[in-house]
Amino acid sequence: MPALFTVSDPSRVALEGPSGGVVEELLNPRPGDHARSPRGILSRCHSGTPQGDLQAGVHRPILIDHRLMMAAFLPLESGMEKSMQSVSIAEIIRDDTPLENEVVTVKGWVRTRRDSKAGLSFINLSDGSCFTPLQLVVPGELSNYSSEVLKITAGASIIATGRLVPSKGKGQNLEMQVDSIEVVGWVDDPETYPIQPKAHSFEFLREMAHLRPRTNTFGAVARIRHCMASAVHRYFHDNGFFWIHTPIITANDCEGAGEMFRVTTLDPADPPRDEQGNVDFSKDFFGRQSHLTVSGQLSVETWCMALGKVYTFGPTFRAENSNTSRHLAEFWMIEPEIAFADLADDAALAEDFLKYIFKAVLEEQPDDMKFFNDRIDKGCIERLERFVDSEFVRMEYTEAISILEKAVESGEKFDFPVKWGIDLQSEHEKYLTEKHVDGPIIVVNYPKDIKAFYMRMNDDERTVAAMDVLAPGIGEIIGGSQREERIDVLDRRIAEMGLEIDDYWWYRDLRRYGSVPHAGFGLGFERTIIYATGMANIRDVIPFPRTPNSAEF
RNA sequence: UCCUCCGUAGCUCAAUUGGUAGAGCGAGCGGCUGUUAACCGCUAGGUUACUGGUUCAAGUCCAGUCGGGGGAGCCA
Repeated sequence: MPALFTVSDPSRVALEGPSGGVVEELLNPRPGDHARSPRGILSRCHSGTPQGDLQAGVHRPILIDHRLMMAAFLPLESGMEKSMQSVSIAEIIRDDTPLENEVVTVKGWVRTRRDSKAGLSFINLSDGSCFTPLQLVVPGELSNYSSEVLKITAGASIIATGRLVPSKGKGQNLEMQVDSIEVVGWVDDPETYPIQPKAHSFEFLREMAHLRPRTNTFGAVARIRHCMASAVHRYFHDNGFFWIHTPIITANDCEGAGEMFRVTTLDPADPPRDEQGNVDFSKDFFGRQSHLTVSGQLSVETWCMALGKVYTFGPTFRAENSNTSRHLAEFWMIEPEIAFADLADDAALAEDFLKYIFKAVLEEQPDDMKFFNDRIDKGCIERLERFVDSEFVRMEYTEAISILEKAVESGEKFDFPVKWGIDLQSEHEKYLTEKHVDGPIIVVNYPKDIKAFYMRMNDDERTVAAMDVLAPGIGEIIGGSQREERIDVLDRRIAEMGLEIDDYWWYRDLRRYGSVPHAGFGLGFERTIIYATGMANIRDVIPFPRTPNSAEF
């Protein structure tokens, strides 16, 4: 049964003009008007501008504050009386909720139960819709009070109906005075239920990956992750990009970017052999060796050369034996690619994009961010706010090296020696972004010998048009480049790197037929979540982490 | 892959020089209470990761295996 959306507060909806500024005219939807989506209401209520313009993107409805959107549109379940509606706790606990004194039904999992011998019990209930649990006040007069309510333990699933009233206690504004409560699923053997109402180590919870979503931290991470993923798509969509679903299975190792996972249907115990005794992959499913993708970049470049502005956002796989808090064997990567663009355009996109998604997190998930700020990483909100407000410093690689060399002369100690031609180490990146600038930096034009073959050769023939975005507290957050669009230069680079030119025939074709300058970058989604939340380990910002020796769930 | 630290109750951790296995939380029972990291009392709960060795005696020392954390490299 599809939900209906009803206008509750029409004053909070505004129009954005084509240049991004807010247009003066406000929409004027009628309170009580309803449709199957907020956009439907906006379209219907839009009277000042022709409908065609709205659809053409000349004007598009936006909401000045995403939280206010939730306040402006009240979803109702079709065919149900408001007094009996099933609602999410997020709707109940938000400011100026219209649900006060209404009778509603909530469904969720018990966090804690506390009994009062005054003849009532308190149950903290979470349904996952928001950080804050709802307090249920369960009177002892309920028929199943002693037979069931007093036996409810952490983790049990329940459905409760009652009136939402101002709380007599501290810690919450509204609570539910329960009229009826139904236990849907009991906790079998409460003593061994792993998620107790106490602090657990993240290491322990990783071994309980199927139950850790029920904790404060992992619920908050999941909502932040969703918020950021939505913001990624919204940013690109609003800026005219198309999402390209590049393949997971790939038959070329074009980038040579480390170890790949093999995809095969051959029998590992008895594979077909050729005359030399080697495994004969022509008999394999795809008639050749195939692997899981390590990057969608080369594939997405082909679509960039037709659609102009494109991006990928999907899973990526690396079979490297990396055991660190920043590496996963399966992670999600975001890779935009823009045509008729150079490195400066690429850098500008990276800066605008990062600021947008971090701003979205701050505005849309304030309760979850407050939790991270209070309990996980003190100061992470201020760090994000400063990031969003900062101007990214642009710096040449050559300049970065001379800054580091001067730092060494002034007594700064690095484990790795600094000299032109090296790749910047973590310690070097930290010095630049934390001590020298104290803010985000985009380092550009790296030596060609430490970068990939597809990056565009600069006129000095020593450097390529590569860039890294460095941020305080995390180091490299984005790596990108302008791509080599000149077929002769590209061929030379492929040869220099000892790569097999025939493997790149379709990639080279892009340079033979209507080649244009283009650029793009790659962003590890989980690393971005780490930066926003202050979570220390990347295994705790993805639902089911895959690392060497670990794929239990 | 390298360096380093760790593995004791359902969870978080103690256990002196090698000398009887402990606490808090959680769970069960009881008391108290519009409670919210509740509080008070009692009870249950252990092959100290595994295998072998040294010793009168091993959670503790030694060797190996497995698992995990942190750092490095690779990278996103």
